[in-house]
Amino acid sequence: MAEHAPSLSANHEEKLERLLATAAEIFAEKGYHHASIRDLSRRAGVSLSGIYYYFSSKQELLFMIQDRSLRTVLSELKRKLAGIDHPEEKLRILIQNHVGFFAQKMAAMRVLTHEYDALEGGYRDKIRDLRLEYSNLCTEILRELRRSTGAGDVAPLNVATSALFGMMNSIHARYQSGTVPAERLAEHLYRLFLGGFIGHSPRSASVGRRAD
Amino acid sequence: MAEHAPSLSANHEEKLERLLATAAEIFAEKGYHHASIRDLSRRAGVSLSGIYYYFSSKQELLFMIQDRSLRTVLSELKRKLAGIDHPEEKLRILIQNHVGFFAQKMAAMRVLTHEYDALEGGYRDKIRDLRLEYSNLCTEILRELRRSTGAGDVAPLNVATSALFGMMNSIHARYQSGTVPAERLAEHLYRLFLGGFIGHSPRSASVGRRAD
DNA sequence: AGGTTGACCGATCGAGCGTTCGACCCACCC
DNA sequence: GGGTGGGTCGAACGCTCGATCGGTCAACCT
Repeated sequence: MAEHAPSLSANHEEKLERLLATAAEIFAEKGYHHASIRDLSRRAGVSLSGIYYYFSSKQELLFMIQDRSLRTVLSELKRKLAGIDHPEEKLRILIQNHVGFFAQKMAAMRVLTHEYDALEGGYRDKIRDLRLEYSNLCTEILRELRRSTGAGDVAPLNVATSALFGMMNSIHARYQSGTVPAERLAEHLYRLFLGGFIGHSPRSASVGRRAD
Repeated sequence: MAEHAPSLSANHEEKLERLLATAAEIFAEKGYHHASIRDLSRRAGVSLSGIYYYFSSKQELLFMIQDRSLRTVLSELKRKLAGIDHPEEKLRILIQNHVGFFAQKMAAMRVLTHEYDALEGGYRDKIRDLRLEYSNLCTEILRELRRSTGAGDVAPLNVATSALFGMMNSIHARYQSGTVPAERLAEHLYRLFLGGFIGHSPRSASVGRRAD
């Protein structure tokens, strides 16, 4: 009232957000193609055509879920990385951030990792670019890490990056039934990956070399 | 002709196999729910109703693809593991076997890893059991490995198993465009995982409790 | 009061889906 | 020749889906 107009706009945005969250749940449960707008309509208590007031198509709905999740993960990560120098710490932050979002927004993250192929045309291109940016950021951290530790290349950087994301994303199955807190899980994955990436002479036992 | 009857039966089995392979391609490309029997009918050059002479339903088609792939991977793995004593060698064989199948039967393996959720009822149960057997076999190897190297637990065994499968399955994206031969890729993943799993104990304080 | 607009709905359309059914073809056996 | 059964097909059924369209109704503006 006092302000320009955002009171109505805020309601709109709020409901849109609620619809997105509900849609993410349904997509996560049944998969994009198997889920119907009618499912969303029922669970959200909105008429079928009412959905189309907020989204122009089912594709756009899927896109917005993935776009928002990915942007949030990325911007949060960049914020946390600001001012950090040690590559090891950067890697730890990346893993904590990623795993943390899985624990916090499981449905949306599951849609993000499972339904990329369901995107079409321009929507797919935009998400592809964001994923690439995320992936490149990770690869750069690994490059720094390898340089600073003077480790040989156990694996090419792109393979290592791909493996790391594979590890992190595999936890959705593990997490659902597990009561392991996210920070602990992230710490496990951090050690698991870091140890392998830095590498150590396979045959010689080399115990207790460095302390961080 | 000279033999009993298997000439007809062999033709049958042959065509069934061809249909399975073609269906795997389509499922891998478009996803199970998005792919239609009509797609398969067109690409295989068989009439729509002709498909139903070989398969009783779309679900059974999906099940047979996953069942055959998983059984082949598992039995090949067991065969290769026979007579091997060193846990490190066992792990290497497991990874080589898994990655090798991805390179060899990419479409079917992609369906196996991507379309588990698309299975329903009894079909899902059967595949779940096979996956569990595979996963348990892996966990046992990791348990031996940890015992024989005297390494502390960097991560609980179930987390490590899950991470390993996540790593291995993530390569389908990497492999499609890559020209890296499968054995090389497997070797990279082997080193990457082994180094982290054995760990080089930064401070050895053994964070986690024992995993059962 | 009259007009405009944002928010929402019921009814419906056209398309595509998995599956079924009855009919054909043809190689084989009596 | 007549029958039998494996293999194949065209046409159709019943259903669900994403999307559209005209209408309603309260809130606001003038």
